[in-house]
Amino acid sequence: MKRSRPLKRKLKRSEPKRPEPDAVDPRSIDDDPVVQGILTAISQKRLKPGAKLGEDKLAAAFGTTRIHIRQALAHLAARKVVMQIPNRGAFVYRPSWEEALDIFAARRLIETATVAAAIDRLDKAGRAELKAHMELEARHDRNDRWASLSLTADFHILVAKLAGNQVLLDMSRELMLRTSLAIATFEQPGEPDCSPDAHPDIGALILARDKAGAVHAMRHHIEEMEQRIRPTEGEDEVDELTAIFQEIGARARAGG
Amino acid sequence: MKRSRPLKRKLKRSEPKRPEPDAVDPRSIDDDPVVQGILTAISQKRLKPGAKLGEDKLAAAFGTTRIHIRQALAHLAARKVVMQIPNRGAFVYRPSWEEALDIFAARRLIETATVAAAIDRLDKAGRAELKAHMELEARHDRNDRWASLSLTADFHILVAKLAGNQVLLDMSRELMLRTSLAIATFEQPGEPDCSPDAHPDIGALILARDKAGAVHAMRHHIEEMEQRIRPTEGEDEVDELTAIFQEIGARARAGG
DNA sequence: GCGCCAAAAATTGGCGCCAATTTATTGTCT
DNA sequence: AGACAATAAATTGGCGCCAATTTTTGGCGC
Repeated sequence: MKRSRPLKRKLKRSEPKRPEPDAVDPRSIDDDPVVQGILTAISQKRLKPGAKLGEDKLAAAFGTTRIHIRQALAHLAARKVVMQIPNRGAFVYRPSWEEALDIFAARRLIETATVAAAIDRLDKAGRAELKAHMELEARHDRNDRWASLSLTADFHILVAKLAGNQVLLDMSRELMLRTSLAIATFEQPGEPDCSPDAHPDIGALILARDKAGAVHAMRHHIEEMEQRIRPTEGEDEVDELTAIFQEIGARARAGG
Repeated sequence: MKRSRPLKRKLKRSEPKRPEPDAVDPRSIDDDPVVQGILTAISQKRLKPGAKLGEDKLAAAFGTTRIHIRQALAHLAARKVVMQIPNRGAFVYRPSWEEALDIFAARRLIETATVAAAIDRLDKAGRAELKAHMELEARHDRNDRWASLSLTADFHILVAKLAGNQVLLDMSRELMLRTSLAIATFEQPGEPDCSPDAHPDIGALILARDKAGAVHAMRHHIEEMEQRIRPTEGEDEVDELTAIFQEIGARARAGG
């Protein structure tokens, strides 16, 4: 095909063979309005696990086309936020009970280590940011459920940010989202997401550089969250029955 | 067709309003041949960071259509394995230097905690699995570079599996893939991926239930890997050329 | 009335085509 | 000769259409 020019020093005109992906347009599909919309709707619990995400509906709702929606859904399916079933469509992901437990266990493992790392590298700017958030959380409007949810998630995000690791931060974001799916799936109705003073306590311990204390408080906080979910007791008999029957029906129809 | 049993409980006929996504076809796009193919090609370092992934080429290579490829690429882009740039196409993800460091730091943090958890819940079956893998690794063919790569990755995967947390396991898989991208991007040529006896050492410490020792060995092992990369000093020319040739090779292999 | 079978409506899956943009090649000027 | 500019080729992006499957609706027999 082409020539492989002996290298002189610089790369001349026949060089643009390599596209240099780093150097350009870092814009990804992450900030797609559809993806962001579904994500915030889920984290605000306005979309419940198992909810159908029809392509036409979404296209109409976001004022875009079906192709765009499908890309967004594929993206979200890769992040385990939605579940795609062939010929059935996309649904808000509903973790199994075991998966929910695993999510909490993973958070326990990761966030305890994260908070320790955050204390290690805590600097003036981090202190200020943490204080600012704690103050914000202290006097937020507890009646605004959606704002509350955002704030409580933001605290954990902030701790992950203080650890100074973008990869870890992204993983924590992911886990937080899946946590909210787990809670939405298995929570007892009517309880708040977090005990009100857990975050101030942890924040104070971080500011005091009390590593052992902060780690312990974080673990306790996550365990407390975990205590709030139950494996669909009581009324899920019906739920399980419907699932079983529907599965039998689907199998019979499909397998013939 | 054999039909379903008579169900007497609830569930009248106008009830199936809710589709129950849990109960059906857990088959996801994860085991799509295109996704798996690109993934293994990357983990075997046959696809190098920055390589162009043209839709037509891939469609021809996998014997499928462009639409299918686009879904697979969207999936991989969400997992940060490929990078999609509008109107330019998809490329094998090339982490920045900072991101590479973050990946190693995240692995240090997560895998040390993982190995501790693995020791805590180590049982007979886990022991056997670990021993089997160590034996396999002990007498593998070191000339088969691809098999070697698979084996070394499998050790870390196995440790994550022993921890008994599917979510953590998936995250570790993800991190391992991104590690191989980081190494492929910034490695010095000609060095092996792992020091040969790191894995046996760690395995022995796990079997001995020496938690502190295993954690330390794991941290050291990851730090050793991290030491092997350098921030593209000076030899950009060479790097560019290799990239060019690799891309030409990939093109030849894919399109013919 | 209840549950099963058949037809209809709605939804997803997939392909081809064409426009928009980028990339490679060629020509021209300094 | 080297660099810039215009043209040509290749690639991605997007829309419409139609087939395949599923979900709903209606009808029949017990």
